[in-house]
Amino acid sequence: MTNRSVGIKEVAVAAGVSVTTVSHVLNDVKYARISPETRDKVKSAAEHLGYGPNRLAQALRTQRTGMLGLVSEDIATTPHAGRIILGADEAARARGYNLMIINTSGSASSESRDADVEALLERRVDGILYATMYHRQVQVPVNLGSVPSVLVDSVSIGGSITAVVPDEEGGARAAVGILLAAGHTRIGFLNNTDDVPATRDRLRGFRATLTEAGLDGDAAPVESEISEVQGGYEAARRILARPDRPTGLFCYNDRMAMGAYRAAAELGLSIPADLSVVGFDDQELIAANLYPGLTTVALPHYEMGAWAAGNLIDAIEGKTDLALMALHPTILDCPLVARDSVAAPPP
Amino acid sequence: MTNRSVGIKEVAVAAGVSVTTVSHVLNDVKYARISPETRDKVKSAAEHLGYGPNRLAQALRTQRTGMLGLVSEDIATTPHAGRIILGADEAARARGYNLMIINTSGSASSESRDADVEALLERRVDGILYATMYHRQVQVPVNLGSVPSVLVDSVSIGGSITAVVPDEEGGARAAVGILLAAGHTRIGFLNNTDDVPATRDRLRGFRATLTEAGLDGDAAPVESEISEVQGGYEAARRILARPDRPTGLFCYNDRMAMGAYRAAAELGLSIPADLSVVGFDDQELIAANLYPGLTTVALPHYEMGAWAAGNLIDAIEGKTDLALMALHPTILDCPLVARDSVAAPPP
DNA sequence: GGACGTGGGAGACCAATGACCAACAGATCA
DNA sequence: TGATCTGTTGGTCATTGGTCTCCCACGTCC
Repeated sequence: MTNRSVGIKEVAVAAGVSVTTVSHVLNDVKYARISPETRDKVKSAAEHLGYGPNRLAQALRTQRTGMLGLVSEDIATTPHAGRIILGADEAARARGYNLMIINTSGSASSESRDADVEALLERRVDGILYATMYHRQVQVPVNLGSVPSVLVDSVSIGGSITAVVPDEEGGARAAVGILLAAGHTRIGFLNNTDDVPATRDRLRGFRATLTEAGLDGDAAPVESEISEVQGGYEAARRILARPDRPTGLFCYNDRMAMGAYRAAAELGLSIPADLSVVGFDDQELIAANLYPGLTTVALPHYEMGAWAAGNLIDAIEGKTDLALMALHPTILDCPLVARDSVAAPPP
Repeated sequence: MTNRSVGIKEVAVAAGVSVTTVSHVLNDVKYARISPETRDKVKSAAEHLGYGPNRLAQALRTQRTGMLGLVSEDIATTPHAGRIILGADEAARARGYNLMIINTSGSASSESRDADVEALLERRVDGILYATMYHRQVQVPVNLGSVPSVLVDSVSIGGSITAVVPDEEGGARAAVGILLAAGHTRIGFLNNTDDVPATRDRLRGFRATLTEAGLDGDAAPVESEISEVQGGYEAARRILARPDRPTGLFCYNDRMAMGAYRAAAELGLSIPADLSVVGFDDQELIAANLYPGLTTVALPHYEMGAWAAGNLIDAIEGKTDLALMALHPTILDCPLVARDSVAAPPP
C-alpha cells in the first residue's frame, strides 16, 4: 500500500545506502553491480516503509509518462464508446500504461477539439487515441500529429493518421450469407439515409453477395430511412408491401430491425417462420432482448480499442512505424452473432 | 499548439528575462510585481514559441496533479457507466481537472481492486471516484482512504466513505404515483430477486404509496423474478393470470418491462389501453424504442458523477470536509420520464 | 604496481515553483 | 547634502522525487 510520504530517499536512509543504489535495485538496472545482501536490505526497507514510486517524478526524468490519452465522442450516448474504452484499457494495462479520458461532443467545434488534445499534450501523454462514435471521415485536430496517434472507428480526411475501422462490407456479406444459406432468394435491405461509409459499404456488400450467389443483386429491393426504430418500421412496411415480398430482411442496424419486428407483427408475419431478419451492431440490450432473439452482426469496438492501444504502444516503444500503417486503415472483422431470427423461408 | 520541446527556460531566453519572471507572469502570481511591458514581452514570447506548461513538472513541485482517478465497474456492459463518466468529466473539466479511468470487473478480486487504486495512487491523483454498476454495498479497497474519495452508486460497508446514491424509494413513489393519478387502483409490481437496496427500497416505496392513497399496499400483488426480459415476461404472465388482474404494472427495470410488453401482447392486452406499464432505469435504447414508448423512472447517473466529482474537488481544495458528509450517503432524485405506456384503466 | 573487477556513491538533470534577496530609483531625514 | 528609507522590478537558488552517467575506493592477480 503506497504511502505517499515515503520516497526513495527515506528508503535509502532506512537501508543505509544511497538513493542511487535504491533506484538501481528497485528498477533492476542491468548494469548495476549490487550485492545480494544489499538488494535484500533495500527491498525489505522499501516494503516495510510502504514505498511506491512517484510516477510523476519518473515521468519527468525519463520523458515517458506511461499514459495514453483517449478522446472519445459521446461516451454516454451509446455502449459503443464503453467497448472501445474497455478494449483500450485492457490492452494498455497489460503493458503498463493507463488511460486519460476526455469526452468530446460529436458536434463540438474544432477549437474545442483542439483544446481537448492540448490538455492531453500538456500532461505529456505518450500517445493519443481518437475515437468517434460511428464510422466516418473526420477532420482531426491539428495538434494530434505532435505525438503518436491512432484513430478508432474513423479515418482522417487527409489520410495521414493510422486508423482502425470495421469491415462494413464483410459484415453485410456475412448477414446476407446466412439468409442465403437458410434458403432465401427474395432478400431486402433496410438501409440508412446518412452518407457515411457504413451506408455505402453495407449496400455494396449486400448487392455483391446476392450477385455472386446468382441472384440479381442490382435489382434487389432496398428501402432507406433514418436509422432509428421508426425509420426501420416505415422502411419495413414499404418493403413488405411490395408484390414480390422479401422473405429475408437485412437491416442497417438493430434499431431498424426492431422497427421491422413491429411491422412484421402488425402484418401478422411471424419471425422467423414467415420472415427472417438480420440486424447490425449487436447492441445487446436490443438484439438479445427482442423476441425472438435477433441474429445480427457485431461491430468490433472492443477489438478496435485493443488494436489501437496495442499498436500505439508499439509505435511509442519504437517497435513499429505508424507512418507506414497510415497508408491504409486497418480493417477488423465484423462477426455474425446468430440468434433466433433466421429460419428457412416459408414454402 | 503546445510544442513539447519548449519550456519556461526557452521562453525566458526569448523574452530576455529569468525563468522566475516567466513563471510569475504566466501564472498571474498576485504578489509578483512585474511591469506591463515585461508581461507583454513574456506573453508574446510564450505564444510565439508555442509554449505549453509541463503539467508533470508543475505537479511534482506543487504536489497537485489536477487529476481525478475514476475506477468504474464494467464500463462496457451498460450505458450507466458512460453517464457517470460523462457527468464526472464535465464537472471535473469545468474546474480544471482531468480524469484517469480504470475499468474493473464487478467480479474482480479484492487484490485486483487494490492494485487498481494503487496505480492511481502512484500517479498521484488528487482524489478518487469509485463507481459501481448498480446500487449496492461494497467493501472498498483499503488504500482508498489514503486520498479523498467518493463512492458513486454504492455505499461502503463500514460507511466510512462519502457516497452518492439514487433515491430508489422516491423513484418507486413517482412511478406508482403516475399510475394512481391515471386512475388505477389494481396495481402490481414486478420485482427483482436480488437482495440489493434497490429491490428493497422500490418495494417499500411501492407499498407505502399505495397505502397512503388509501389502498391496501401490503396486499398488492408482487411477483419476483430475475431482472431480465425473460424474468419480466414470466412474472408478468403470473401476475396477469391472477383473478384480480392488475390494470397497472410497475416494473423493477426497463428490461422486465420489455418482458411485460411481450406477455401483454400474447394475452391480447393492448398497452396502454388495457394495461399501463411503468419501468425503471430509463435505458433509452429500450424505453424510447418500445412501442408504445415506455414511461419510466430515470436513474441519475450523470448527476451522481457530476455531484461526486464536484464534491471531491471541493474536498481536495479544502472547501468541504468529506468526513462530515460520510455520515449519510447523499441521495439524488430519480425523475419520472413520461412516454406513452400509461393511460386510464379500462372501464 | 599497473590492470582489472567489484560494490556503491556524487551530482547533474528533468521543468517547473516560490521564498527570499538584490539593484536601483526617487523620497525623506538630520 | 550625504545617508538612509522605501517602493519597484526582477533575479537566485533550493526544492520536488526520481534516473543515469560518470567516478571512486578497495581488493586481487599476475
